[in-house]
Amino acid sequence: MSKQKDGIKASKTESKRPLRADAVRNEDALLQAAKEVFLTSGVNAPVRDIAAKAGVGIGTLYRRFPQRSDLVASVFCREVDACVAEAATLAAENDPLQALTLWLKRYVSFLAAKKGLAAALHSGDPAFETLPAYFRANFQPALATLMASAKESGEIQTDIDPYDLLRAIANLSVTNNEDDIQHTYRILDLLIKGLLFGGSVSTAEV
Amino acid sequence: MSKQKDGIKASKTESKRPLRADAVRNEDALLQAAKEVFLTSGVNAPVRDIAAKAGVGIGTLYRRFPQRSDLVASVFCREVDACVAEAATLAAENDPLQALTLWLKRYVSFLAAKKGLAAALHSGDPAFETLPAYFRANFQPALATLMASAKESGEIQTDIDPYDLLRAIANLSVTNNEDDIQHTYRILDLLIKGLLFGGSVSTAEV
DNA sequence: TAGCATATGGAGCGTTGTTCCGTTTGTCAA
DNA sequence: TTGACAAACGGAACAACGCTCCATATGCTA
Repeated sequence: MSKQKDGIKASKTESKRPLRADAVRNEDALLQAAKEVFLTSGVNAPVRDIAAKAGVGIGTLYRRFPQRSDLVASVFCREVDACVAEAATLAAENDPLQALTLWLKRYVSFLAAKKGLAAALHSGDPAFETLPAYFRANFQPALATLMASAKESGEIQTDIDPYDLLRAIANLSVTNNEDDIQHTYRILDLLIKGLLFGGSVSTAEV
Repeated sequence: MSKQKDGIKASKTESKRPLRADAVRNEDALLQAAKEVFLTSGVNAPVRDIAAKAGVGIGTLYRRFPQRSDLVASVFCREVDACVAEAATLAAENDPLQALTLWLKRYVSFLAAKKGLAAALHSGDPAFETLPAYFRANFQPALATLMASAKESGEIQTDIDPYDLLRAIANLSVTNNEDDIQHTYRILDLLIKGLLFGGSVSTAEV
């Protein structure tokens, strides 16, 4: 019940000393291992499993991530970053509408991999409180850019808020069945066709 | 990783022998204690705390609720029942529109008390899988009855599905701030006014 | 009242998140 | 290259958890 940790996440301006080489290597290995373990065993997988898979001791894990939830949050942010980064890649290699379409599917698969995590997000753990903001702050501009390009090139015509679209798709993706991702893809196609002519999207969920 | 339990929940037709008096007393004490502990310490409170508050041993708790989640599920169902039962009470003591209004507020306060539980519901634990169905099966008829009465008496005029209304209000209630229940009440008033003239409700959530 | 199935309670087991500290290792000045 | 020290490591150990087990106690029926 004692929780007076600083929690400051090393802002970029801060620079006491550079991390040692083995430290960055291990941090990377931990994040990679955690991502895989979470995927196979769920977010509640024991930290020991993650440390073992990363080939480091538990002490090392806790040095970098003082609490279990910090590790979960870091993995989440990392995957958000990866998904967002792909928007630029896709935009560079495809025409606007195709880039938008491909990225939305990428976004759906991102959501699909976050099944167990969604429950943890609402668990009240303070380590997760900033994640929704991080989610929005990164995804909204990414989608906004893709949509703007497609609109400029005249391929789509809509005034829908990118964030509304992100939320709508997120709601679509909360299907209990695991392989219903194909169903989500089909609905997504409908949404994209909808974008071609403008309009709005409304959703409901319990 | 071993989970081959029967899980059959003693259907009403089954009647080997009546429970012993102390058994029913303890079961009731456990459910009451669990409800209170969950409210103050969250759904993740240790079972030992609950057993202590109920004044029984842990063995007794586990005899009635073989798994922690069974206790959580039972508390949930019990509170659903209580809320549903109140619909009939309110209908008997008030005119239809007032009964409907009062019950919807009661429903909001029910939702407000389920904050931590919402996260557990999506945790994938099989003990929780039947709860959404239980939720709907009990709440929908209750609200449908109240709405039908108010419609017959000409006080409201709408063709909205009771379940849609339940879901919409549930979405409204997922506010992070704890005392935002007043805000929810205000929106609820709007919804009720909306019922007076018919229409539909659409919601969105991340 | 006797007898027995039913119910009880809590020590104890295995697993978890987390701490602690003796040991190892990367880095940098000399 | 080497010495020295802060940084990083690893894992035994601790506390708290969910859950099991069984000797004991107790409510019911005959």
